[in-house]
Amino acid sequence: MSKLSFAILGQLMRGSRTGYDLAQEFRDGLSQFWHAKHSQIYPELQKLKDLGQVKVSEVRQSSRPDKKVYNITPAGECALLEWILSPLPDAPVRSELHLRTHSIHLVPKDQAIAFYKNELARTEAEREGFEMQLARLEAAFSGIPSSENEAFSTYANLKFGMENRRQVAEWSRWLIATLKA
Amino acid sequence: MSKLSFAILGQLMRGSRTGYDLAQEFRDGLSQFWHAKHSQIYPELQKLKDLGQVKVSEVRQSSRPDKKVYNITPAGECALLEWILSPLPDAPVRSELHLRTHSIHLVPKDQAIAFYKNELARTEAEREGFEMQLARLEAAFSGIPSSENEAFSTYANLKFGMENRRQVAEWSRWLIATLKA
DNA sequence: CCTAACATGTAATCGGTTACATGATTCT
DNA sequence: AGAATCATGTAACCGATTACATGTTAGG
Repeated sequence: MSKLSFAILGQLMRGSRTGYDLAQEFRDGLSQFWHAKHSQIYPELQKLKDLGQVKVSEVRQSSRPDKKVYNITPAGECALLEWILSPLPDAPVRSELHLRTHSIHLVPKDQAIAFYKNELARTEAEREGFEMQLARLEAAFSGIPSSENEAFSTYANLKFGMENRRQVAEWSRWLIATLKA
Repeated sequence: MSKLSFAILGQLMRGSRTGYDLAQEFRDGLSQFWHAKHSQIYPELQKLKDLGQVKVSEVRQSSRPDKKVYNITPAGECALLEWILSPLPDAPVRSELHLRTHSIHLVPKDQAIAFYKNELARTEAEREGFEMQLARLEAAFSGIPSSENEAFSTYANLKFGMENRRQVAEWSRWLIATLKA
């Protein structure tokens, strides 16, 4: 079973969803750590259904087109729980930013500075986004959600995102300053 | 042209290399930010040759099997320089660690703690590796290499790697402490 | 009427991994 | 003789993206 399968099961553990719902979530919130398009999600849901990890119910709608609502099965739940803490394979890293940085000595300094200033602005914007989401979660739960709550998992990842953007921003600032010197 | 092409051109800007040399580098040092196996590298070198971005010379050896040595051409150099500062597309992120963290509220606390302690140890080991490489570079150049030197690019990426592992480690420690509480 | 959002699929292609395949040379 | 390293390739498969394809409902 692929990582996408577990990504979907993880979402279905939080409640019923259609393929369309999942596609939206993978485009927005989840995009911090996982990505998928509808063209990958629909076939994957079929596979999960064939494996008995999810079940589907067709829902007639009058105000919207009909839809297929997916739910996780006990078997799916079991597979998900087993996967979460299983040994984590070390994934190959691929960062285009650092691939470019690896050749940064070849380009004119002023242009390099402009490039990283642009990246810095992007990173700061992302960090602010995470900070706002974190603040909203903290407000809703009057602090850190308890670790049995699904909001805790969300909180932990948002916190990571925020700290990570801070680190990237600091490195960018160091690089800009060093190129200027 | 693919990112791998530019990754290869970037290495060839640092000197002549065989496909075998490149495969070693992508497995070891470059693995911090890019990855490739020989099965991908050999065909890619063919493509680059057909595009006139690299040239090849066959070298007869007596103490080793014969080999094909690749060099970047002026056209390849031009393509590389143009790519380095071109607009950076935002790449889809996929982190299995954070995909799992997204469902961490589902598993027993003590097992989760053990899992992240293990990750923490990995991360610390990686950070120490980067720190040692950084220290060696600093010693060799009596400080930070100048920004026109290829060692500067290497230095910048090593510094990023070190700071990044520090950030990941700090987050892991926070997560472990919070799960314990 | 037209556009946007809802909703679900398939096909072609691409980048990357795993496995298959071969052979030279050195060192133990 | 056998293992390790050097050296170069191909083929099958898989995960993911882009493009193709279709149809509904709501709202301006």
